[in-house]
Amino acid sequence: MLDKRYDPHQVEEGKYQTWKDEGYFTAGDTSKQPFSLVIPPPNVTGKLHLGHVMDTIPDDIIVRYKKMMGYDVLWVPGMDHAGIATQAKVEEKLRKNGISRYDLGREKFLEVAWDWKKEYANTIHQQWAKIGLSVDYTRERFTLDEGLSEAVRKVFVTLYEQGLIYQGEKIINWDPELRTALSNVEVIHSDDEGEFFYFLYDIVGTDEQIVVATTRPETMFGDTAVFVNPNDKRYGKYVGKMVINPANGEQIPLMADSYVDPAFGTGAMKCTPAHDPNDFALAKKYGFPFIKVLDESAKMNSLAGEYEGMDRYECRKALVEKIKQQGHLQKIEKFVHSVGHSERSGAVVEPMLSKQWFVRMKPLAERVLEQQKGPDKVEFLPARFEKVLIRWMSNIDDWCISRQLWWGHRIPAYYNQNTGEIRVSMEAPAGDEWKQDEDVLDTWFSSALWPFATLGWPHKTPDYDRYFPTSVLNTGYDIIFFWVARMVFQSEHFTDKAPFKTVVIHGLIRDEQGRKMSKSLGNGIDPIDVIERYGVDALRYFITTNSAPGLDMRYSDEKLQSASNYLNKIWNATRYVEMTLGEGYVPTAINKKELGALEKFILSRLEATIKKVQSKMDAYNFLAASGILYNYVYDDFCSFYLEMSKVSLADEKKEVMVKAVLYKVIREIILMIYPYCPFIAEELYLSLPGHKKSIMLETYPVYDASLHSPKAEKLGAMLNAIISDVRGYKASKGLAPNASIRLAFEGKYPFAGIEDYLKRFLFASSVEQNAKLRGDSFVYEGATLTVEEDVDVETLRANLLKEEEKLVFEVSRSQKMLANPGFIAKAPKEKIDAETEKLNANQAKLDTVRARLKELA
RNA sequence: GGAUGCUUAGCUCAGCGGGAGAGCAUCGCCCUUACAAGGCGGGGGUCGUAGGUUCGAACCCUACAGCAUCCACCA
Repeated sequence: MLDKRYDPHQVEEGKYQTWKDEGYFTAGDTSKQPFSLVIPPPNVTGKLHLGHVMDTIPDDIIVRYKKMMGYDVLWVPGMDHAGIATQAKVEEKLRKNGISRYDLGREKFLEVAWDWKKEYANTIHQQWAKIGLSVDYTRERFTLDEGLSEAVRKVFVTLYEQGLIYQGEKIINWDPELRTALSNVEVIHSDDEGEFFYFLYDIVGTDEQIVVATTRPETMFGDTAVFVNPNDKRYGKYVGKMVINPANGEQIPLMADSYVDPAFGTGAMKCTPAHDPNDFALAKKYGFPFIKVLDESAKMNSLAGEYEGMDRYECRKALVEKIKQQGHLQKIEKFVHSVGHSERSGAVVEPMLSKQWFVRMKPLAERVLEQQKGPDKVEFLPARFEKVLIRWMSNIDDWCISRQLWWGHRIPAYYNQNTGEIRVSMEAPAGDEWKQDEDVLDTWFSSALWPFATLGWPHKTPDYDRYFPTSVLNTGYDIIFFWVARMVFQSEHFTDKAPFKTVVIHGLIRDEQGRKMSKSLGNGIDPIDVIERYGVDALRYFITTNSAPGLDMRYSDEKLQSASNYLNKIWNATRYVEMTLGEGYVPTAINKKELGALEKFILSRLEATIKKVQSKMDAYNFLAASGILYNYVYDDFCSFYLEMSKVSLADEKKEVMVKAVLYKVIREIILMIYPYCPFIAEELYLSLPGHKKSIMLETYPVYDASLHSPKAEKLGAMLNAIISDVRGYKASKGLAPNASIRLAFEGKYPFAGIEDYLKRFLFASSVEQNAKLRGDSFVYEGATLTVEEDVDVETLRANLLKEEEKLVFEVSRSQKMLANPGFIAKAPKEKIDAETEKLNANQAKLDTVRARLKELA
């Protein structure tokens, strides 16, 4: 017998381990259709947060649902080495002990990093268990394991040979704190307040000056020219002359190019080819040299003269002061402009000329754009997110993939120390003279291969054949560029297939005030704390049923409480059913011929619910699916049928039939809630008679059209309406809910036995047919119910008039619609029929009400 | 500069072409043997504004406003 109260911790205890030990998570039943997905691999940087819960719980729901639907489901788990992120964490840990990575050296540092990985992988495993992920551990992968590494090398070498990977010197984003290059998507732009410095440049051979504005005075040591717009009348006469760079006194040319916007600043712009992408392009056009003035820590180099060794900002300050004293500073303005920050370190990113490895994106992106036009495209849910991918792919720059880090896949390029020759190959060339490139690859380079590399690619393994392409991927909109886009192009290039059929995009979880959860705000929520308070199932339910697909949601204690209450409701409904069934109950099949009106009702509603829930589940719309089930559980089952069954059970003849119905309904409710809340579902399932070893071996309820009857639903709905009306009547009269009343039906009863239900639920002392009672009447289709109460005639008349007014409104509304030629001509037939039926029913009710009013007069 | 989303009950959010919904909060009545973390009943919304399309608009279109997010540029 179940406890009176649902205790999530007691329920969760031990279940996961049992499922795992029984092998329920392991895929491979080849008698079934395959269905596969890969986990968005969490970074081994720390504990899981709510974002990971959002990434994985929808997947888990899909996996558990699809298994019940008869698929052989493979969910591949794994983790990401997360190059920069993990290295930053490890370095931070070392720094606390006063050690830098350079003190340790590459090899020792990697040992520390691997220890770190082991520790956090362990934590993550525990958390996966805690939240109940049904991942196939026999196929777990890590982005740095041998298989993935081989795939990475294969991809690198192949793209190199195809001319799609190249080494080049370009302006890249440099993180001076972590001392590595970054890709464009790893740079976060924010509008920062800065200063705009207006400097006076002497024009050689004249006694005139030109004002040049800049936000980056410290880069002036690398300037090669000043540019103006060729149509700018102010400066036309000076073009071709030399001007004096006030930072170092050197002469640089004043030139004209249409790139310059005359309306911006002073219309004169300094050109720093090695520290600005636009200037770089100009310099290439005019053949200027590229002069670097910053080192890898963003400190000034020797070209800065007296400022050598200074931090870029110190130098800026000192240099501006010097120029000011020399009389070449016109003014300083406050200036808000977008500044790039490193996603990981937060440092202001330095655009810098650097030799790096790049992926040539155009051809790869074009392939994706082409495929998205055809039948083999990746389907996005919600569909609008496809546009995000398309736009990004359409305007893509080459991808800088080399990182000056140690934790990651080392680039398979080898340099001959004697000849300078470069070789890119799967294995190191023979001979001591070959030295491997020191850099590693962007962590997303390996993540991009995740869906196929985890299944064995580049080898043709049975798993790869059976489970690739995967069926669905679930992830947040914030990593469409980082991950989704890159998986798509790598997959299409290397396997000729999209990596997944469908991408389900979810929003982000925010705090209760709607702010992004972040470390700096300290508003992050630890899922483990939530589980402590409400249980895993409540967390799972909350996270998947509280926002529309693709939209952000707020964390809410209130909603978790509500989820927990819902589970308690199901728990207690099950408890009631089990108490009713009694010890040793043996489930019996439903005998359709013996069903009573209410049983037909609740079963019909059940079938309707199964059908709707399934269609929403198939569309991965968990909010909608859960809402439909929720309404069924509360309104149809708990509030209505369950209560009614207490009356039915008083009749011995009905006992077998009612028990069979209660059993079927509660069992199927449990099966439907199971993908969301597997722990409580397993507990309840196992407490039911006639269960298998685990709910994980069950199949999903199957829609049975023979039990789906709109007519049966109508009768139940009428009884429901009667109860609600009479209860409302009592409340409006100030009567206690249990005040005794008498009821009379005009005409025949809507269904046999309705008296017993009415007596019980409305505290009716008698229910009679065609008895003359004085009191309010309620009119239903085919039946009129009169409630006798001690009310005066005036109140009675007032109530009837109110009812009449309501019905007149309803009737005239229907009449107007039906009299509207446009409606008749253009509305679908079902709408017209429904409206006609409504009109007739209301008209009949109205007639009855008027007849009663006449009697009273 | 470009794009996207949001604006619905006091709060948090669903609904997105045929009569305004949920949770929480609020008010009233109930400890009725599944559940008081409960039950029953009630109050509360001209669905951001203005136009348009349609027989019919919270829902489609167009403008506008506010909020949020993304991309690009920023000397």
